[in-house]
Parts: sequence; C-alpha cells; structure tokens
Amino acid sequence: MRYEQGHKDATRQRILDEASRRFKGEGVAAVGLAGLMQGAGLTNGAFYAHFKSKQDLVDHVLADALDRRNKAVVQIFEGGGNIEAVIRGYLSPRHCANAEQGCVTAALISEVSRHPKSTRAIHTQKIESFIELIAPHVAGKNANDRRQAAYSLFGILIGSLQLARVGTDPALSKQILEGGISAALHLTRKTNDI
Amino acid sequence: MRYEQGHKDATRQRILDEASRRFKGEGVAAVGLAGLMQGAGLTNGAFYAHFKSKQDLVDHVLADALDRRNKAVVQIFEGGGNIEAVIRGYLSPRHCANAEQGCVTAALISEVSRHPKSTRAIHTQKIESFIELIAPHVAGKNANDRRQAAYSLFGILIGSLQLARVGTDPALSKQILEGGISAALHLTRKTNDI
DNA sequence: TGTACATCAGTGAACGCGCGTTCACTGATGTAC
DNA sequence: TGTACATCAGTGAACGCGCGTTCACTGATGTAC
Repeated sequence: MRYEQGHKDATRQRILDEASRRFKGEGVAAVGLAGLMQGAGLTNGAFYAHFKSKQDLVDHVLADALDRRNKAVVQIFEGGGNIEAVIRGYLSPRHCANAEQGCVTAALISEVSRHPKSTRAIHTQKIESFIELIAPHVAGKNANDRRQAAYSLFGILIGSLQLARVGTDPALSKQILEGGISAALHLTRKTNDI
Repeated sequence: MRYEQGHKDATRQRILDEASRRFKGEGVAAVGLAGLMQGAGLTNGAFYAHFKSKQDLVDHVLADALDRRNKAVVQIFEGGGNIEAVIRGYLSPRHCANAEQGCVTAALISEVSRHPKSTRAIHTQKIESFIELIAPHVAGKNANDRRQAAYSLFGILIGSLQLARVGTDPALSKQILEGGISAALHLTRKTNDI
C-alpha cells in the first residue's frame, strides 16, 4: 500500500498529538508505547519508523507542544488580548481541569527535570522564548529586571495551577487560582516597586 | 532471630526515609520496590510486612515528609527566624540542587495530582497546615486574604524552584531563584496593595 | 502493453527485562509445662 | 532444668504482566525494460 504525499508526516503528527495528550494527562513514565500507538490507530511495531526511541519521542513532544503554547500566546497578543488575558486564561478553572490539553510545563516540569540534559535543554530553550514573549508586559526598571520578573510570573502560574490541581476541594482550588491571578497581575503593574 | 523493642518501627522508618529520598530524586514511578528495599538493607519480600502496597507506602511517605517539612518551618520561626528566612532557605541554590532532601511538594506535586483521590487528600491536608503556618506572615486585609496570598506565596516557591531545577544553565537558575525571592518577599510586605 | 522488481508504511509476534506481589521457609528468641 | 512449641522479622525464589525494542514479513503502488 503506497500512500499519498504527506501521509507519513500526518501519521507522525498523530503520534505526537496522542503522546502529548497522554504524557500530560498520565505522566511520561506511565504511558506505554503499545497503548500509545493503539491510540494513534497503529500497531506497536510502526513506532520505530517514526522515532528512534521513547526518549526521542519525548524530546519531539516537548519541542512541539512548547512551540504550540508559545504560538497560542502570540495569537492572544495579536488578537488584541493583553497579559491579563494570558494570566486569566492560564489560571482558569478550564485549564485547571484539563491537564491533557493544557500547559506542558505545568504538567511535566518535575518529570522533565529528571530526564537527560539534552531533553532539559530543549525545554529550557523553549521556556526562554516564552519568557521573551511576556517580559515586555511585566514591570521592571530594565530589560534584565523584566526578564527576571517574567520568570517569577511564570513560576506563579505553574505553581498555582499545580496547587489547584492536586487539591480535592473545588472551592479551595478556585481560591488558589484567584489568588494566583492577583499575585500575577501585581507583577505586571508598572507602578509596583519590585 | 528476635529483635529488641522498637526494631520493627526503626526498620519501617528506614524504608520510609529511603523511599522519601528516592521518590523525590527519581520520581515515584521510577523507583522499584526491590531496589528500594535493597537500599534499606533488606530483601524485597520484607516490604509487605511493613506496607500493604506501593500505593500505601506512597501515602505514608507523603504524610511523613510533609509533616517533617512543616515542623522544620515551625523550628525556623521558633529559632527567631522570620518568613524571609523561610523564603531564602526555600529558594536557595542548596535546595535547588538537592531535590532528594528537599521539599516533597516541589518534587512530586504533578505526579501526586495523578494519584488516587485518597492520596491527593493527604497531600492537600498537609499543605493546608503549611499554609496556616505562613499565612500570619503574609500581607492581606483579613484572614481569608492572607490565606489566599499564602497559597500564592507557596505557588511562587514551588514554581520558581521547579523552573530553576529544569534549567541547564546555573547562572540562569540563580537569576530565577533571586527573582522568586523578590516576588515572594513582596507578598509578605504589609504595605502592598494586593 | 505486460512483466519483474524496488519501495516503504505498517503488521504483529517475539526478545529479555524489571515490575509489584505472593508465599513457603528460616532461625533466633520467648513461653508453657 | 529441660523440652516442645509459638512468635515473628526477614529471606529469596517464583508468579504473571507490561515494558521498550527488534525484525521478518505484508501488500499496494511505483518504476524499468
């Protein structure tokens, strides 16, 4: 069976999407390749026609998912949204409840930090791009200050989201998200004295 | 071989300590029971004389480790330290480099959020105790505001620590930690307008 | 135009391995008589 | 005092299972002559 042009690329993207969903929802270690390939409508053996190893897949999933997240932020800004829209979207109950379709950093950062240095480097580089995107929208005396504050802002976002997710009381989770929004917004105000 | 009184409790604690170290350093899923028991100076079969299952061990490790962390904070306060000492200790290069001996929440929160509800409830409850400890030291108009801000403070702590840990550039990690300290301290100032 | 061969995405069985868990057993000490 | 039995923390082999990975094979289509 010969396939139309672009067929293999499409299959590869299907595996990447399925892996992204599962990794974020269940954790990288908990996802087996056989089940993953079944989810993508293929059998286990086909995996190695697309990726060198599971680690290779992880690397590509991270790069792909982080690029998408960064592009989504760009689109918010281009669509007239400000940093507040980004923050409110990130710390929304919707994002809190849908780790599968949400931010890859919040879902996988601690697991990634135990992966090989090459994998961590990919993650670090894409986070840098994200920081560059939001740094102009946070408060600070100079570019370096704003970059540092942008990291703090991102820290509040992922930390608050994780705290809201681990909780078993929805009312408490909502409070955590709202507190995170307040603290995050504060970092964006030009009048603050940090 | 009969053992002196308290022997079994000591063994159990040894398993808990070894598990706490390994879980935080490698992740729960990556730690096998056989290797864990070997690390505790025992053979694999002895495990089930102490815990019902791996999940049961995870629950006890979480409760034990979180209690210890909360007690450590109490000791800082009792020893004359203030909230700034807690923040600076938490976001220190030392803590960043030693996940094995560090905060269990920063190391395992995203993995725990995928565990059974009973496990998450244990974690949530101990975090509540931690929040109660630090809430009096953060800024806010009333008790509820302070509690919410305390969660944001904890969010900054775990988020910044994780961002600093995943990075591959030590200089960048140091900047992230310092930015986190600034943002965290800001939440403790009585004059801020959040 | 017809035939032989090359291409290649995907199949599915098999590999060795380590996982969580079970269980018959060990052996030093305590207790009963 | 001596002997038989109970206790119990720990041993280590074995269980079925799913893991990541390999590989001979399939079969539809393209190309060469």
